[in-house]
Amino acid sequence: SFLISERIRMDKKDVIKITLELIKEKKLEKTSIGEIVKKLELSPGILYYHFRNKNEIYKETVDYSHAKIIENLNKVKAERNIQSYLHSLTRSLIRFLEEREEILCFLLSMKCSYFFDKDPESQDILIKFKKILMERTDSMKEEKILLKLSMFLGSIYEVLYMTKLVKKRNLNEEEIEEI
Amino acid sequence: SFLISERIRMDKKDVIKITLELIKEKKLEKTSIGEIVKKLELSPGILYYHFRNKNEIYKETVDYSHAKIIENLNKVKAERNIQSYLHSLTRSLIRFLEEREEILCFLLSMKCSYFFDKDPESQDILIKFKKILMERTDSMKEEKILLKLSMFLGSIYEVLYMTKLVKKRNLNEEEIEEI
DNA sequence: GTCTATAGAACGATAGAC
DNA sequence: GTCTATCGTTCTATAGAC
Repeated sequence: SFLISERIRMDKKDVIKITLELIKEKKLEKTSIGEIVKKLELSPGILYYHFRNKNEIYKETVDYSHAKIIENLNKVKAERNIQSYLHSLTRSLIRFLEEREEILCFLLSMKCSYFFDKDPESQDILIKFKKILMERTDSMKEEKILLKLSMFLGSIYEVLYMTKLVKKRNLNEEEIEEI
Repeated sequence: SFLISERIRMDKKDVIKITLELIKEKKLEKTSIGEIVKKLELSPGILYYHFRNKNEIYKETVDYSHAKIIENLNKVKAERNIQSYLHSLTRSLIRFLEEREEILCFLLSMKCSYFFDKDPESQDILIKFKKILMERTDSMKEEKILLKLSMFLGSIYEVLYMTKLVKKRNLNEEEIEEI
């Protein structure tokens, strides 16, 4: 009875973390409810008690990932010089995604599947990035900023995909400078 | 008997084209052998006579897509001025991917699934792009060029993803200029 | 709230007739 | 070379006991 009172209830965070791990190891198509509960040593039933369906698990995992990224970006000390502030933010984002490879893998996977029918308004972390920028530069049109940010994020994802996931190495300082 | 002699054999190209169409409409996870043969009005058996398995279908579709992109890029008239040549290549690539939305969708999907375990040497169209560039600029290190090309392609894919697939519109000339 | 058991569908792939 | 029929597996999701 002691052991039973030890585990109080299922934790949604555990499901999210296992989901991230699984997609890093096995890619999206091979990741299933069955795999998740096997790793968690839980029953399938309990998952459907806490989540409506598989998509809701992914949705919450996306939210978790974005929250973690934003959290990390907010740690970067704001600087007066907009150039060096952007520089710090970029380095921080890259290093974070390299360290949390499972988040990188997951977000890349999501982009190309479940997210094809996403709400155009909820442009994930782009919005937050924009906010940081808008407070400091009002010279550009909003559309233009979004375009530039898209390009910026796209190039970071692509470079990380190439180096971290394909070539399996981190970027060196020189390369970050280049970016 | 006339009708029978009409259809001589199954065409691999048809399979590839249907695969592209399906992934554009239904995203990757929902695309199956069953869906492909249903659309083609063929039997499942015949697919496995011409392809070893499902992955081989995807592989050949990737090759087809890359070939089409390269073919399109080769149409661009080479210019003396490297800047304006790159400009023309970029515009051509963007317009091509916008027009052949199914290729854009498919390549984005592939990137995040089957391609996680791809050969680092076969960096798809990056290689070809590099070749075009290398002939004209020998000032940069090869590594550096690849890094820049990654960023370049990544930003194009991301922008097209945002505008064409999420917002469902084409880029205007002003935006291409910006890129 | 968590379990076991299983329904019900879809999947990849194969065997064998023609 | 193409078909039909189907095997064996795996999947999402649910029902019902505790």
